[in-house]
This record gives sequence, C-alpha cells and structure tokens, in this order.
Amino acid sequence: MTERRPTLADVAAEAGVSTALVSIVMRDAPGASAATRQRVLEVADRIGYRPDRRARLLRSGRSRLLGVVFAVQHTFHGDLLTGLYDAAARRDYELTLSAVTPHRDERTAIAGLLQDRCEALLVIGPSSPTSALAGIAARLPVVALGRDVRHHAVDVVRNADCQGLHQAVDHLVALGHRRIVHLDGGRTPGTAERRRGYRDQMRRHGLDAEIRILPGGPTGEDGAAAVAPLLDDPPTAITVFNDLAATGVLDTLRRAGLRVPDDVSVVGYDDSRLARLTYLDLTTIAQDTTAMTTHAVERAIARIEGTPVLQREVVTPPRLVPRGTTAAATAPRRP
Amino acid sequence: MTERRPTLADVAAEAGVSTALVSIVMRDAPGASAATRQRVLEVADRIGYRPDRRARLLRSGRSRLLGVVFAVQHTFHGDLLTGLYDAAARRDYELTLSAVTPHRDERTAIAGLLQDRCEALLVIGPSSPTSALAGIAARLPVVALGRDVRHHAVDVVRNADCQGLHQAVDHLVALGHRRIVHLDGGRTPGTAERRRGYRDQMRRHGLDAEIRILPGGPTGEDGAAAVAPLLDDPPTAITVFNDLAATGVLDTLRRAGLRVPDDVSVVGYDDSRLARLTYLDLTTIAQDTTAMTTHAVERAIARIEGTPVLQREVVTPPRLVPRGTTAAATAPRRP
DNA sequence: GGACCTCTCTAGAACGTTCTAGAGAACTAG
DNA sequence: CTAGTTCTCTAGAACGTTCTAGAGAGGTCC
Repeated sequence: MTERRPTLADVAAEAGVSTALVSIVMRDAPGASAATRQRVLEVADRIGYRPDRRARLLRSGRSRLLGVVFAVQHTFHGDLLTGLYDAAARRDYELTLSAVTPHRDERTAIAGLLQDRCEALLVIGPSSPTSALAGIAARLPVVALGRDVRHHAVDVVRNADCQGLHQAVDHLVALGHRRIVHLDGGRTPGTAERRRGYRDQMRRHGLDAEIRILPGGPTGEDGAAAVAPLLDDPPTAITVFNDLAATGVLDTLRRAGLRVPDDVSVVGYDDSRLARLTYLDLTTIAQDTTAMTTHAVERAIARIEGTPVLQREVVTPPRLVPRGTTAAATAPRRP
Repeated sequence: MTERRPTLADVAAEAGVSTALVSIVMRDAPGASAATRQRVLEVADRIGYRPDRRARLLRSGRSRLLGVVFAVQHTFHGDLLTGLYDAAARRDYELTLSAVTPHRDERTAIAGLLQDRCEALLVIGPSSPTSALAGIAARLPVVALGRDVRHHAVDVVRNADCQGLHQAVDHLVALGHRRIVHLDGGRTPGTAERRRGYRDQMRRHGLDAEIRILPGGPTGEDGAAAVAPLLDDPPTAITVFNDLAATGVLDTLRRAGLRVPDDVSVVGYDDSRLARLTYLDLTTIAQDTTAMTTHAVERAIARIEGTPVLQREVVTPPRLVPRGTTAAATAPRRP
C-alpha cells in the first residue's frame, strides 16, 4: 500500500543532477546556483521527498539531538517540555523524548535514548541513583533538571526552592501574619530545601517561636489530612509544599467553616495549572520554567561543543504570584 | 571528552571474528555456535558496545518504530502514553514521541516524526484538518486516538462518548433524578457526541420535557461560569462535559450554599487524576485507556504488516465510576 | 568414495545520507 | 593568450549496521 519513500537519489534523477547536489540544496549549504536550487526544491516538493534523519545522522556523526527523559504523571514536566522544545529550536537542535510511566522506569527510558545516539541527556526530576547518572555522564553530557544531583560529572539546573519559601514568608509577614505554619512534602525531592527556606526566613523575621512544621506529602490527600490537626486552633497562614497539596488544604479549611483568605491565608508552590484556576485562585510560588529550560539546553550544548563552563549548577530564582488565597491578617489571636 | 562509541567492528576485531557474526549474535539470530556467541557477548559487554539504532534501521528498512503525537497540557494523554508503551513493548515495537506544546503545533510534531522513519503514526486527539491526516495516511498508516476522523484512510480508536452519557443519565435516573441538566463542552472534540448521548438517553427515559443543555467549555472556568444561571432554581443533577469543568461546577455550587450531593448531584467525564482526589471524589465516566491503547497499537501493527482489518473504527465502551458527588434525589421539586 | 547435507562462519554489497577531493566552465587579471 | 580564481557541480568513499551468497569443515548415506 505505501510505496517506497522517495530518497535523495529519486530527487536527483528527476531533476537531472547528482545526489550530492541535492544534498547541498536540502541542507541549504553553499555550492549551488540559485536556479538549480529552486529547481531541485520544486522537484523535491513535488515528489514528496523528506530527508531521512537516520541516514543523515549516521553519515554526519553529529546528531544535533538532545535526549529528554520526563514523567507522564507530572504536569509540571509538560511545562518544562514546552520550554525545552523552544530553547532547542532556537539553537537548531532537536529533541527526542522518552517517557517514564508507572510501568516504565527511568533506566529503561534512558536506555532507549542512548540507542538513539543523542548527544546529551536532559533528565527531568531524575530518580536514578547518582552513581547510575554519573556512569552515563562518563559517555555523554548529562543535565539534571529540577533536582539536585551531587556529582561533579552531572550538570544541574534547578529552582532555588529555599528562596521560594523566603518569598512566601516575606509576603505573609508583610500582610501582618505571625502565626505561619509550614506543611511538609514528605519524601518528595525539594522538601528539605523548602522546609529550610521556611525556617530560616521565620527566624530572620524574629518569629522563631512561631516556627511550626507539619508532616505532609505531595498529593491533595496529603494536604487535606495534614491540615486536620490545625482546625481547633488554626494559624493565620499556611505555606504548603506544593499546589496540589494546597488544594487539599483549601478544601479541608472550607469544609471546617473557615474562610480563605479572611480567616486563613494559604500559599502553594509551583504555579501549576491548578493554581491558576480562577475559582481556586491560589497564591503560589512560580518556578521560572523559561529560565530553567533555556539554561538546561544551553548547558547541554556547551558541554557538547566543548565550551568551558564555569559552574556545574545553575539555580534560578522563583517568583511569588500573589492571588486570592492570601490577605492581610485581620485579628491575630496571639499578639 | 567522550571517546568514540564502540561499533560492531570494534567488537569483531576484539573477538577475532567478522562483523557479520557479531551482528548475528547481537540480534540473537541463528547462525552462531554457543561458544562463539558467549565469547562475542562477553567482549561486547566489556567494551560497552551498544547497537546504533539508526544504522540498524537504515540497513534493515524496518524500524519497528511507532510515532506518537501527544499534547503536553493534557494529563489524559499521559495516561494513554503509559498504555501505548506497554502495548508496543508486548509486540516488540518501540515508540518515538513528539509533543504538541503551546508553541509547537501538530504539523511540526508530525513532521518531526516522519523524519524518524517510523512505520506508523498514532495521533492522540488530532487537531489537524482531515485532509492533512489523509495526506499522511497515503504514505504510512495513521491511527487517530480519542477523536473521530472521517476519512477512509485513517483508522480511529475512540471512546463511545455517546454511551458514556447514557450511563451517566441511567445512573442519575436510577437514583431518582428527573431534572438533569447537561453542561456542554464548547468547541472541544467529543462535545457533540456527549450531548447527543445525554439527549437520547433522557428521551429513552421519557424525560423529553426535562432536557436542558447549557453552553459551556472544557476548562474549570467554563464550568464555573456555565452553572451560574442555574443557581436560582437548581436542577437535582448535572452532567458535565469533563472533569475539569465539573470541578468548576462543584466550586460554584458550594459557594452558593448548595450541598453536593445532598442538593445537587454532579457527574464528570474522563476519570482524570482530579476526579480521584478524595476531597473532590467526583463521580465520573472512565475511558478504558488500556483497551484504547491496545487497540491502537494492534491496529497500527496490522496495517504495517498487512493483516486485513475488518473495521476502520474501534469504539471502546466507557465505564461509570460512582463516587461521592452523586446520591439519591431527595425532594424532587417537580414531580 | 562421491553426493549431499548441515553447521558455522565470512566477504561484500546494500541502506540514504554527508563529505572530501577534484573536475569543468566561466570569469578576471596581467 | 595564459594563469589564476571563483562558481557550480560530480564521483565515490564513508557512517554502522543487516543481508545475501557462498565458502569450508565435518557429518551421513548409499
């Protein structure tokens, strides 16, 4: 049913020139007259020629291909993919994707990409042991996105999680809050740094006595459950590990008859699509996906092309997005 | 920094055999003695040989590669990817992914895959004009996933959206509801069929007089806005185009002081992660992702391998997932 | 002892590109 | 008119595989 795909040779025969010349035209390389160029392009278009990337790469050695590992469950990874495609296109590189799914682990995803002869590996939120990543980094550049990997051979581009919570606390303090509780993220990557950011900034505001960290987790259920013990004597504000958990918090608070933000202010983290829903309207901390993806791609290309790199780690600043779940503290119950 | 990757020739030289023999061993093809086989494998492992997929495909013509187009914004596409990877692995095929992002349209995504010489194209929720898909289908098998494409050359695997709303209406009627309103999906694919499913089933239950369809859309905001006109004289139940819009509906209802499910029952569509959140606990209609992905892969492979195919379209039945947003109608205001 | 297997292996041509080296034509300069 | 330069083009090798055809070695059968 599907006849053979046209090749360079077909175009060449049809246009009455050599394959080499067609190759030159297709690559937009110098060495062909304007007239021939146009004629060849016309023929190529007419017979529906499309270059075979595999053959091209095989010959040229270079693939200009960046391998990207992402997880299908994380909407945030989708946002990063968007940025990565843009950044790669700007530098005339292409992306090959390999997904981590509930039934397909990161090892498998990476192995698939290596067979594709990509020139660098970008792993979003890597979960492999550091040693495994380091092993791969010995063969080709590896950039970890969004999670810290402590190994000199692996580049890291991540958000300053710590600073994000500084901003959240600053925002709440500026609104007059003093009783600010932090809801933890459990074993999720980033938890420790966000917790530290909260604690440090509370101290810096002289609120040592008010520091209170509740165990939690990354899911909506985690948030809903974690906030329950607070209902008897609620704080005036809560910083939550991420947006999803924050929605659970909002729901529990409202069911308990507490008004947000009138009685309690809530700050999330990630600026996920969820937070932007107008009826949730969640104040949150946005990670700078554009900066992260741009840096990640630039770093990968620098390693590929041998450009010297100053620092292994790039840490991008987060940004507070004030929305409707935070407001001035009305009547602080403890002065 | 990264020395040349070892090739077949390197393994052959090291093991003192021909490249052809190494190829035989690596492919696990007949034609090598057990002893040689083991020796070659040892050498390959020692020097870290990995087959170059591109060269392999270039020569063999076959790529055993299925191209998949998905959108990064849709979490549901992630669920489908999971199933597609599983189904492809079972048939010893591989997937290459190409994403549609806010800045990268479906045309670009498809063009990228065609360069990869995949043997078939699976497009999740295609948005390209039928003619464009048909044009591609002339060259290689194309399977549309989740959206109807009316062209004889394009295979379709989709959910029986119509039937999903039958189930939703049946469920509500069984709970004693009569005043059931449907919230539409705007211009989103699937809207017409879901609306038709609602209307037909209402008629079948003799509820012609109660049929009421409100204009809406696929987002949470759409749902929240669409339900506003109902607040004065609310129905006892609402079927909503999808889960996301349903969350908007829930929020608006609750803010207006209506209890769900005591005053109003709500049914969503998709069984997205959102619906499963325990504090939303949304009754919804689940699409059978496993069946859809299995069929899609089977169909693609059938086309590739020339197996005769009976029907162009595969329609999988949906399934009602009863959760906490539906309950018996208490006091129907109109008998 | 020859004919015919089967088993293991190898040489060498593909696959569709890119790249190197160089050929011919058409100018320009002296 | 010759030498040099530039522009356009081509032949043919390479990339790392797979595949076809066939070569040797050894066995079985009559």
